[in-house]
Order: sequence, then structure tokens, then C-alpha cells
Amino acid sequence: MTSRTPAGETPTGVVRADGLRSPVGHADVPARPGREIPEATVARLPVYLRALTALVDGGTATCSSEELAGAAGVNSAKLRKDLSYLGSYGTRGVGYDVDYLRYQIAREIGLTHDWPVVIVGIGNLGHALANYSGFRSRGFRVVALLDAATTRHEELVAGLEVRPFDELEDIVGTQSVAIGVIATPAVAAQDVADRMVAAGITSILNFAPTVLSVPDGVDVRKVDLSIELQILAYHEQRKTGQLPTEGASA
Amino acid sequence: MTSRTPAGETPTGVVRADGLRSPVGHADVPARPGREIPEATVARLPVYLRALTALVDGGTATCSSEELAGAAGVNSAKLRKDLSYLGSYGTRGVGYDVDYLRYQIAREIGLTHDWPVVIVGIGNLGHALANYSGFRSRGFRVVALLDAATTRHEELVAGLEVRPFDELEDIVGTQSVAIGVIATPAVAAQDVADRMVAAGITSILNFAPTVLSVPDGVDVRKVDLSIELQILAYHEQRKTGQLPTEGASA
DNA sequence: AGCTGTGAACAAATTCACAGCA
DNA sequence: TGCTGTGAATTTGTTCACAGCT
Repeated sequence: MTSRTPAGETPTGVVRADGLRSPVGHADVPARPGREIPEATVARLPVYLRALTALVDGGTATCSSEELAGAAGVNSAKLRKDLSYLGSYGTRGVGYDVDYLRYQIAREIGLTHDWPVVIVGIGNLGHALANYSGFRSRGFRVVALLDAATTRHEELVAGLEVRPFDELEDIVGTQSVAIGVIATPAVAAQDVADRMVAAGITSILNFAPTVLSVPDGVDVRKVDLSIELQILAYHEQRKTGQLPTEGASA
Repeated sequence: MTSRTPAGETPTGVVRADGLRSPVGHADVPARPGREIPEATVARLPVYLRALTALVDGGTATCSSEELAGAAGVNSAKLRKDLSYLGSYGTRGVGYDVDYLRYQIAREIGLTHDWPVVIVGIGNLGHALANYSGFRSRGFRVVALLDAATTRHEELVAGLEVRPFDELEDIVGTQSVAIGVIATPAVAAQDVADRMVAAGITSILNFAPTVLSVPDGVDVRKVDLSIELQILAYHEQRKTGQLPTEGASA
């Protein structure tokens, strides 16, 4: 590494078995001088984190870029390049300290503290999301479930009461919620997004199959379940050379 | 267009109000001579399709690249470039016939016929997926719900009986299933994938938070709900400059 | 005149290949 | 010696800007 300085991070005393959720005595955000991390790399950091957690759980203390890349499903050159944007956290000739690297990535993503999250739209998918343990275990805390349908109010989902959508502003304000999840039908999604933005939410995860428009400064990521299937169908169609069920409606 | 030939496609008599699901009398798969469609473009085609369907539903017969791009959330140059890989389906000086273009994209993706799909793992998420109307409406037909837990068998979900996982091979064989969806816990996912591949499935949509290894020729796409949140958290952390809830556990 | 379709310029991401350190 | 970290080369994707058709 030549010009980048990992800044404010001395690689000593930081590694702890449970280091991720326990604040230690140093700045929690890298605030790297210049360097911006490429989007493609950012999208893979959570994958590396997951792989590292699996290695920790399996009792592995050290790993090479080759091993970690295997566990994450990428090639080792890409892994090393990605990690190089964060800093120089490995040891030449040896590899990476699994727990140390895991902490560094978690910190970079911002998972060393909890993120309160609201979910709007408690249908089938909202239910599944509310119950998804992967959120909680990665630092996301669902603080409220909201739904416009009065019939669902007071219903208990994942230990939380479903509350009226109108309480959104209140909850976002009092609990400092920055991230909202939309799991409503498509027609409602833009309205929900507008209300979220007005309430102060600046990051939205959208499961509704519709394009949201939001002001600058608000991030939207979308997950469209049927889009993924359609991409598979496209490739499937090429593979089989021809149509798999042509006219075969029987 | 200079060298590409849309092959076997005369742009006449193909447009129909409900054209998508009704086989018309011509080859259903493009089988374009040379041209391969870039992955990034393939990933956007379903978005265009959705936007076009919305336009059709809204009664729009013709649209410009600018309008369609707006509805799809991309810029018009990208849209035109993407469409150019499929062929020359617009009219200079005019725009695109919404319904005709929609049919062409659906055909390219392979949505002009139905794809039978099995879902394995009928927990919260499996439930949500089984009930998701977006699958059926886009040409995916859920033919079976499988779960290893005997306690769930015979339960009715979305009008289908939950059946033992062991019936996988049977169902895949008799119904010519090419696409499988995994919604099991992470530990079970690789086993399920292996069985799917052995049974003849060649495309897998994986919701379990784990990396699957499959032989060449099998496509896997993954959806990890918590990864999307983590990416948002990363950007959120940069936006707020500093940590949103540092130590503020009260 | 207006809008598509597309080469050419540009930018981002990936892969290669090896210098440099433990 | 063996592995990381990284410039350079390559590939992939995006944007520009305009020729060419309606």
C-alpha cells in the first residue's frame, strides 16, 4: 500500500472473540482520507462478512485469500483487490486473522452498532421479514411493524404489535429510524416512500415491484423476487436450446 | 442495425392485446445468429417488461425511449442501447409500440410459455413465496411445495399441499421442472441444491444465506435479504458522517 | 423535425502477474 | 518460500453524440 492510510486504527487490542457488538475505545467509523470504495466491492463485503463468521464459528483462526474466497464464492484476486480498498489487514506469507478481518469489515459496513428499522406492509412477505433472524443477528433491529389495514392492527407478529401506518412519523422521530422496508403492494409503495422520506428516513429497501422516485440523498435498493426468476428463465431458455414446454399445456 | 438479423421474425400479425401467453404461429425462441445479450442488459429486461405492462394497463399504445426509460428508472440512452441488442423494434421519429415491444421482450426472456417451479422450505419465507402473485402473473407456475418437516405435510399453502422433500425427484421428473427455489435454513441449502441438481433442475433461486456449489451448466441466483440492508447501512453511515446511534442504547 | 439505433469515447470492474514483505 | 497488496492489462458496462430513417 502506498498512499492510503487506514487512519485512526492501530491494529492492536482490537480483536475480541465477540468484538462485533461491543464498543471498544476508538472511533467506530473509518473516515478514510480520500479513497472511496467501489460499489461492486461494497456489495460483496456482506458476503465476506458472512463467510468470515462461518469460519469463526468453525473454529478457524487464520485463513488465506484463497480459502476465504472459496467460502465466499469469488476468486481470490477479486477478494484481495476488494480488501485492499479497506486497508492492509492481512499478513504477507501468512493470510488473514479471521476475527480481526471480520471486525474490520463489520466496522466498514457500519454493523458495529445497531440500526433501527421499520417495516411497512405486513402481508405474507412482511411477516416473513419481521421473523427473519438474519436481520437481528446482523445488527438490524425491527422497531415497528406498520400496516394501513385496520384489521391487522394489534395483531402480534414476531413479538411486535402491528400498528397503524399513521404512527410512522412518530416512530421514526422518537427512535431515530434511518432505514425503512417497504413490503406493501405496488400501488401503495410510492406513497409509503414519500411518507418515509418526509418523516426523515434516508434509506429504503423496496420489495414492491415498482420504481420509486425519491429526492437526492435518499438511497433506495430494490428486491424483486420475480425479476430474479426471470433472469434464470432467460438463461434456462438458452441452455435447453429450445423451449422446454412448447405448447405442452397438458 | 447493420449485421444482426432478428431471424425468423416478421414484424406483422404478431401484436395482440393478450399476446403474451397465446402461442402464435412462429418460432418462440429468438435464436439470434451471433449476438449475445450482455448480463447487465438481461438483468434490466424484466424491469422494462414491468414498465411496459404498466403502460399497457394505463392504455398507452406508443411511447418514446424517454418515457419508457422514465417508467423503468433508467436513462434513455441505456434503454435504447439495451433494446438494440434485441433487435430493431422501434420506429425512428415515432417511438415504440408498447404492446409489440412487450411481446418481444417477453419472448426474449422466455416468458411466452409457462415455467413450472418447485419451492423447497415452507417456513415464513416459503409461505410468502408460494403466495406471491408476481410469479404466476409472469409465467411461473408453482407446481409443488416441499418441506422436510413431517409436521408441515398436508398443510395447505396457497392452495397447494405441502409434500415430503423426498418426492422431489418424482415431481421434477414428471412435471419437467427446470427451476427450483430454495427457502430453507442455511444449513440445509447445499443438500437441497445437490438433490435438485441430481433430479435434473438446472436453475436455482437461493434465498438461504449461504454460498451454493453446483456443477457447470447449473445457474444459481441468490437473494439475501440482509445483504441488501447491509449495503444500505454502509451508505447510510457515510451520509450521516458519523454513527447514528453511537452508544445510544437508551 | 423528431426519435431510434449505434459507433466511439469513457468509466467501472475484473483479472493478470508480480513486486515486496513476513 | 508463500502469501498479500497492487499497478497494468483486459473486459464489461455506460454515456455521448450523431447518422439515418420515418
